[in-house]
Amino acid sequence: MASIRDVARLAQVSPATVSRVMNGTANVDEEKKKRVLKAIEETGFVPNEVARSLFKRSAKLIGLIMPSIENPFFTQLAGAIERTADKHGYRLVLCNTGSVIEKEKAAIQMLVSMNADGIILTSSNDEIRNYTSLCNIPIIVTDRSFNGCGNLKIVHCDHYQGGRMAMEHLIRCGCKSIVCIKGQQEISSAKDRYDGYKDVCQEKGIKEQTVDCAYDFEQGMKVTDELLKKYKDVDGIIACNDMVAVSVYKVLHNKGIRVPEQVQIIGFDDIALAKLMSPELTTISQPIDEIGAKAAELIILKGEETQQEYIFEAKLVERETTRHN
Amino acid sequence: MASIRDVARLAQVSPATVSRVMNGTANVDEEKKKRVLKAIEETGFVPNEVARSLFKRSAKLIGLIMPSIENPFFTQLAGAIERTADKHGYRLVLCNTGSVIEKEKAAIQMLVSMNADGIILTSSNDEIRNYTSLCNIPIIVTDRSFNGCGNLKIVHCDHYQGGRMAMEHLIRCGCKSIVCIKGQQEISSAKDRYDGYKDVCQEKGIKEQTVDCAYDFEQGMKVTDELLKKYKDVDGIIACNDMVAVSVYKVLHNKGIRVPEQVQIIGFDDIALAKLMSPELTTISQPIDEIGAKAAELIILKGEETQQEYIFEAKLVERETTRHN
DNA sequence: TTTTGTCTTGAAACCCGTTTCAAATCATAC
DNA sequence: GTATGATTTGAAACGGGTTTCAAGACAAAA
Repeated sequence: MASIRDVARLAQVSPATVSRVMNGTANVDEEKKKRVLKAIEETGFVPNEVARSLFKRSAKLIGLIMPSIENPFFTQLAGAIERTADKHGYRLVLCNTGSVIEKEKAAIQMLVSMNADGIILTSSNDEIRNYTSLCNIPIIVTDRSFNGCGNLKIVHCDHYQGGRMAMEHLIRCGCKSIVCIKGQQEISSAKDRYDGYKDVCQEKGIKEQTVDCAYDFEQGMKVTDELLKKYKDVDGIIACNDMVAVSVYKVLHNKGIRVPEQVQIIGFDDIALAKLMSPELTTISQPIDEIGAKAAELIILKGEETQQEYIFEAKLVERETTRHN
Repeated sequence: MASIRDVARLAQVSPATVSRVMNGTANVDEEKKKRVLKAIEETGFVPNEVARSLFKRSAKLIGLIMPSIENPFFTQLAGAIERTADKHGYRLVLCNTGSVIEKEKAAIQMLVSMNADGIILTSSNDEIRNYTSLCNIPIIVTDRSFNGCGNLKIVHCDHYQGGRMAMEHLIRCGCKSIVCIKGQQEISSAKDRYDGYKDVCQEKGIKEQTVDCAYDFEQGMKVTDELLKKYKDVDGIIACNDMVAVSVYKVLHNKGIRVPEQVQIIGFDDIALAKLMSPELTTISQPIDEIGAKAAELIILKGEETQQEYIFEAKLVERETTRHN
C-alpha cells in the first residue's frame, strides 16, 4: 500500500502538497499538480481513511443499532438509511443488540471510539437519555417516541393517528366485533397505536376488545388462537404490526376462516411482505424511506436544526384483507 | 474525550504503562496498575479504536458488499454473519451496490482503506478475480461459485444438487408437466440449479419445459402469466428462488388455481418468508446460517486454511405447496 | 529600486494507541 | 561486595493524512 509520502517522493513535492491536490484545499502550481496526479496514478495510491479519520475526528460512519436486522421493518429502515448515507459518502456500521441494554451501551461506546459521526438507534430503553451525556455525537432514535434532549433527536411516525385510522377503517368496512391485538406497551409505538384504537372506541361508545402480544410471528399465532376462543363473534382484527397480521392470517387460513369475507384484518407498518402475501394485507403504512432518510440527514447534514422531534404521517393502504365498499 | 495521555498523567505513569495495563501485554507493578485502573475509571477513558486501528492495521471490521440488504436472502445472510462477527468482537460495514460494478470496486477500495480485516461479497461479476490483486485482505465470495484463487475464497451451497432435488421431488409428488423457471444464467447459482433440473430431465427422458426470469418478485408475476399461457397443462413449477415462488403463488391464487391440488410449487433458499406465507412454501433449503458463519470465520480466524472452496449441502423442506405422499 | 501584498510550498506538529529499545531497578548468584 | 540475569519502565518512534506556520517566490504598487 502506497502512502502519501511515497507519492510525494515520486512527484518530488511534500506530502502536504499531495494532500492539497487530493482535497483541493489550496492552490497548487499546475505543473506540480500534474506530477502529483501522475504519481497517484502510478502508485495506485488510495488515501488511508483511518489516518484521515484519526485527525479529522470523523470517520464518515453512521452507527446503526437495532434489535435485529432480520426484522423486516428494520431491514427496510436500514435500506433507506443506507441509500441516504451512500449518497453522501457515508458508510453504515451494523450493531444488532437483541434489545439487550448492555449490548446497546457497548455498541454506543464502540461507535464513539470509532469516530462515528452519529448513531441511529431503535430502542425502548428509557435509559437512553443518559447516553446523550455518554457521547458528543448526535443520536437519532427512530420508531420510538421520547422527549428529545441535547443531541438526542427523535424521528418517527404518528402511531396514535395510525391506530385511530386502523380502527376507523374497520368500522367503515362494516366490522361489528373488532379485536385489537395490543403490542407490548413498553414500546411506545405499540402503546400509541393502542391509544388510538382505544380513543376511537370511547368516542363511538364501543366496548374495547383486546388481547396482548409481542411484535412477533410465533406469538402472533398463539395469541390468535386465544383470541378466537375469547371473542367467538370477531369479524375484524387490528394487528399490532404486519408480522403479527401475517400470523393472524395464517391461523385463520388454517382454520378455514375466509379473509376478508368472514374476518377482516389490518396491520401496521406496510413492510414489503404486506404486498407479497396473498391476499395482500391492508395496513397502516409508515413512510419508512422518509423516516430513514431524515434520520440519516440529521447526522450527515449536521445542521443546527433545533427541532428535536420529527413526526411523519401514517397512511391507510387498502388491499385485500379488508372489504372495499 | 480523555486520551491515554490524560490517564497516564493522572496515574503518574507513562502512556506505555497505561497501554500495557489495558491490554495485559506486559507485567506492571501492582501499585501502578491500581493507579492506572483508578485513573481510567475516573476519566471514563475509552481507547480510541481509530488510533489503535491505524497502528495495528486492523480495524476489527468486516465489509459486507451485497446488491441490496433488502433482499430477504441477503438479510438473513447478513444476520448470520453479524452474529458470528459480534461473537468475536468484529463489526460489520454495510455496502449495497445494486450490482453496479463500479460501486463494487469503490466499496472494496473504501473498505481496504478503512483497514477492514476482510470482505464478504456476493457478486456475479467475473472481474472479481482482479480484485484479489487490488488488496491484501481476504475476500470471501458467498452464494456464487467461482474458482477460488489467492486470498479469494468461496463459500456456497450445492445449487446443482438442489436443482436435482427440486425436480426429483416434484416427480415423486406425481407432477406430469413440470416447468422450471430459470434464473438469470449469468448468476452461477441460477445456472447450477437449472443444470440440476436439466440433468434429471435427460436422465429420465423428460422434455425440458422452461421459462426465463430474474430473481425478483415483479418479474416473477409477469413470467408466471406467460408460463400459464405457454404450458397449459402445467401441474408443477420449480421457481428459481423463494421470492419468485411467492409471486408464482400469488398469480395462481388470483386466478383461482389451487395449490398444491392443481399445481404444485417448489422454491429455493428457504428464506423466512417461506414459512410465513399460507400455504407454507415447499423449498430447497440453503443453510444460510452456516454459510454466513463460515464466511465470517474465514476472515476472523485468519487460519492458513488452504481450502479455497466450501460447499454446503442443500436440503429439501417439504411444506404445503407440494402434495405429501 | 524598494516596499507591500499575495500566493505557493514544505517542515513539523498533530491526532492517539502501540511497540521498541535502552535505561533503570531489583534480585539472585558467585 | 560485585557480577549476572530478570523484570519493570518511560522516551521516542511509528502508523499516515491534515493543517499550521513561517519562509520563499513572485508580482504589483510606490
